[in-house]
Amino acid sequence: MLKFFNTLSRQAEKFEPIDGNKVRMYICGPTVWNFAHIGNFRTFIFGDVLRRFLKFKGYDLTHVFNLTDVDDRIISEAAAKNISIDEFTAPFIKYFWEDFDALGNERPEIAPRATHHIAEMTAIIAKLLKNGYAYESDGSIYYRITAFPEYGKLTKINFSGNKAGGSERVDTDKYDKEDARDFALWKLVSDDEPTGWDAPFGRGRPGWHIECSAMAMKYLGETFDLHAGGQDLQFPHHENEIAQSEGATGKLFAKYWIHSEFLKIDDVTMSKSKGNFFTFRDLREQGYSPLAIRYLLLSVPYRKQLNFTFEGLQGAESTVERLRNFRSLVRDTKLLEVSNPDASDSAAKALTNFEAAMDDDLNTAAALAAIHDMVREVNTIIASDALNASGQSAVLDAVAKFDTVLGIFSAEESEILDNEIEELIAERQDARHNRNFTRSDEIRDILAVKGIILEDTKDGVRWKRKGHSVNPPNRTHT
RNA sequence: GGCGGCGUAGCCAAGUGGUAAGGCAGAGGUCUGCAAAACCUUUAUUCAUCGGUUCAAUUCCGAUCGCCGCCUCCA
Repeated sequence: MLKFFNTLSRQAEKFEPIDGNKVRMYICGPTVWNFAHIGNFRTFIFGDVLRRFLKFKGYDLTHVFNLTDVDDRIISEAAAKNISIDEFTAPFIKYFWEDFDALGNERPEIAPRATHHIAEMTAIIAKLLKNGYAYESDGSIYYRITAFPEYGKLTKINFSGNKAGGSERVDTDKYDKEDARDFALWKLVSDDEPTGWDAPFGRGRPGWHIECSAMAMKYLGETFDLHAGGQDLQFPHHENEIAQSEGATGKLFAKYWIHSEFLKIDDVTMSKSKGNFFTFRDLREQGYSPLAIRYLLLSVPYRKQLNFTFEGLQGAESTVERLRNFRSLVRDTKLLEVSNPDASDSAAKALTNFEAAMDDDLNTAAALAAIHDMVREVNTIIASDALNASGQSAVLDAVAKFDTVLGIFSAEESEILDNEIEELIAERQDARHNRNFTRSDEIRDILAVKGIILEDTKDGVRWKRKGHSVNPPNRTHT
């Protein structure tokens, strides 16, 4: 039975989709103006594991993942370069999907862009103006928080008494708002400014929050099952999405809210000023593999802050390599008729424990432990030379199932070697038979340079392609 | 200042009112021409500190210390 910790109720709840087997899910994606840092990617990897597990459980999933392209920085930089927003963001969107794919994420069904949904946003704003949830001030449109008594229900922020936030930091003179907490739905833009959209209530551009309300409801309906995102978006973004959407429709917006925590880097906050700000590309340049990064980021359950260290990342490299070796060992090992103990039992137990762990609010740490238990048990069986055919297929099947959810075993390797390499391997075997170990070691070195690692086993020689990070990583952090 | 979260071995960490999962690193051993891979053994009398409740607490309560996030613009 799948349970999630629902931010709305602050407790673990049984997951029951609104409409039978259909699950409609919205996840807030990146702002496409720069490279996302690994803290963001933790959220996206978590979202990917969430979507894959829902599919694993047999749900029919529709997953919307937005790319935010309405942003002051994007608008001003595009204007400065005298190009359109689409032209400015195109390379960043391309880079983002490259990184997203490289980290082993499945693309969501729908990845809408804010700037392509202005009409949907203005329609909601018009509704809110009509029913009293919004007002105009100095040409801009603001949300009237006092009209929505449930405001704060997601974050449980109590706005009574003291002003929100550090009261001295709220500059009430800056905007002509009825209440300091009211937020912009539509910002007036003067005619001489380059970027603006025409709307019934004047030329302007949307506030931040309205895009997610508009796109979520367009693609998923006025009420949908699951809304996820990073903890940093919980307030004010998600709180405001609820206010806008439920103010406009009078209906529940999302049934379950799930928030993932960010990273700490060596126990401190990641920031450029501390010099510990990492993008995925930074880590790639230092020689770390996408698979290890993915493993590390999902090895700690999403609701817990993960302490990112390079020692941990190096450990993830080793772990991922062990998993990779395991699968090829299971595949290549000689089979016997009888196996005792039976690897099928290990596989079955691991599948049960894996699913139970994931059902329990996506406890990926416990799910990985279930996999590692199986790996160790089956390795032991193989070491005693007793894997049978049914055990082999049960284990390989279990590995495939785990990986439909987690994506931590590497992609299948090409089984094809070119002739030159085949000949070198054959020559080395001859040399070894003749006890010409100088030559055999020389050939092993030659192949290593070509990225082929040889392992001599009692059943003959095995080869594999070099792991992704055999180059010693350059540890120059902080 | 307000609200929320966290503090478990060298590192990353799971977990529970009944006596500490898993991974990495380390040590010893097996196997191997040497490697590699793999296996076996081993590494927390203890879960930040101090009190309290309890037959029993790492797990509940309180206090203290430390760390992180949000509470302002932008998204």
